[in-house]
Amino acid sequence: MSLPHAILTALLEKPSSGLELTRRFDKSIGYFWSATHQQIYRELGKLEAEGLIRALASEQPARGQKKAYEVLPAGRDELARWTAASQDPKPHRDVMLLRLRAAAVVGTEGLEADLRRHRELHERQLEKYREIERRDFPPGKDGPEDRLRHLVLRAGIDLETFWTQWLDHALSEFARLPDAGDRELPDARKA
Amino acid sequence: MSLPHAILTALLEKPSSGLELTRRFDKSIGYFWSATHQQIYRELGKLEAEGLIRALASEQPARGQKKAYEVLPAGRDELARWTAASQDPKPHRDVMLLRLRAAAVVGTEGLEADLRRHRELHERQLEKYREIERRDFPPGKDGPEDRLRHLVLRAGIDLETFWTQWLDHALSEFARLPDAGDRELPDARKA
DNA sequence: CACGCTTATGCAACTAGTTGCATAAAGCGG
DNA sequence: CCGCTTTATGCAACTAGTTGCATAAGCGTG
Repeated sequence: MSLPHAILTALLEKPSSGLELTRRFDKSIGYFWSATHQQIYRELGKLEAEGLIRALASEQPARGQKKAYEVLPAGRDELARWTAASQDPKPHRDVMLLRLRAAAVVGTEGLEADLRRHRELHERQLEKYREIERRDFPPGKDGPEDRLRHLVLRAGIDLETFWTQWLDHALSEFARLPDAGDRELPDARKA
Repeated sequence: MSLPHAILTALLEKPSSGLELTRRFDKSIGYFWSATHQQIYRELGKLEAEGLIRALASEQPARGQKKAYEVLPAGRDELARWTAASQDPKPHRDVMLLRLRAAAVVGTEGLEADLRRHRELHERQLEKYREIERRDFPPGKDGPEDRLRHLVLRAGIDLETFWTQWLDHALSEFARLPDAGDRELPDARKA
């Protein structure tokens, strides 16, 4: 039950239409929560029906017309309640780690190239986050809200740094495996 | 489409029944993939119907009776194909980061205690992984398969270390916020 | 002014994961 | 040998997220 709260947070930071929210989820919000435009429109409808947000009167609600939303007091209360409530961390799932574990049984063929590709993707993401950091948190911008938002961005930056380094480590291990790239491991049956 | 491949990998490492698989997912497999027993039984049924695994003949298939499965050659081929195929990294979602971002708008009340609790949970998980490392990868156990599995475990260990440290950092930032714990931020409306 | 492109909203169907509960056999204690 | 707990398998219903496509307005251009 986190998407509605992600949307409430985004709308409190700045009232927006569905498409604007989608773009913000693709950019800065994306480093801790992702959502497609379908999810967002559906959830906006629910939140409006529950009386937590409302469409800004200024724009008429016709198809192809922007419809911006703002958060109502009930929405702010709900967000505060949710933020304060204790929650257990969700177990994470990582496909690449799963593939490496599988490779220990069925062989590493084809994996190294994708490790390299992922390393580049993480590095590119890291550069994007650093750009956001330069733009949004210049020295001196350190009020309480800035500190909290910066903390969250730092998590994104540090995580991308982590994965970049871990993938470097993984690739160096690959280099040390017996003729890596086109072999199978001892227990792999030949076709 | 990763759960079936997680199960194939686990069954190749050791043929197991549904409940045994569930326990293995709760323990060591859990650091890169999690699943409930419902998911596992459902998926075992599908994999058997597709001819990728089969029930070991030794045990009769009655309710309350163990039913162990082994991977068929077609299952191994499918796993090798999947492992080698390029896949994009999935955007991650982190509820705690979302709550921190929300706290920048609605106030930090109640959050610090949960940050502390999460820190302890991550530290406990870290100790479990270190225990697995001591048990499963003693010095000298470093064949190609061991190296790959160890690499994956290291990712689990390093990630828990990362979060423990990040939460320490977050808590130290909290300590520096103006009378943290029961205040609201400037733009929060009072009820 | 008809055509194609972009912006913007949305429905429907699907896949994946979660929650709650049911069923049944085996082991054990009195 | 009766009831209790543990082990083991499974169904049904639900929530969350994804994919594919439809609709319609605005805008530019030949």
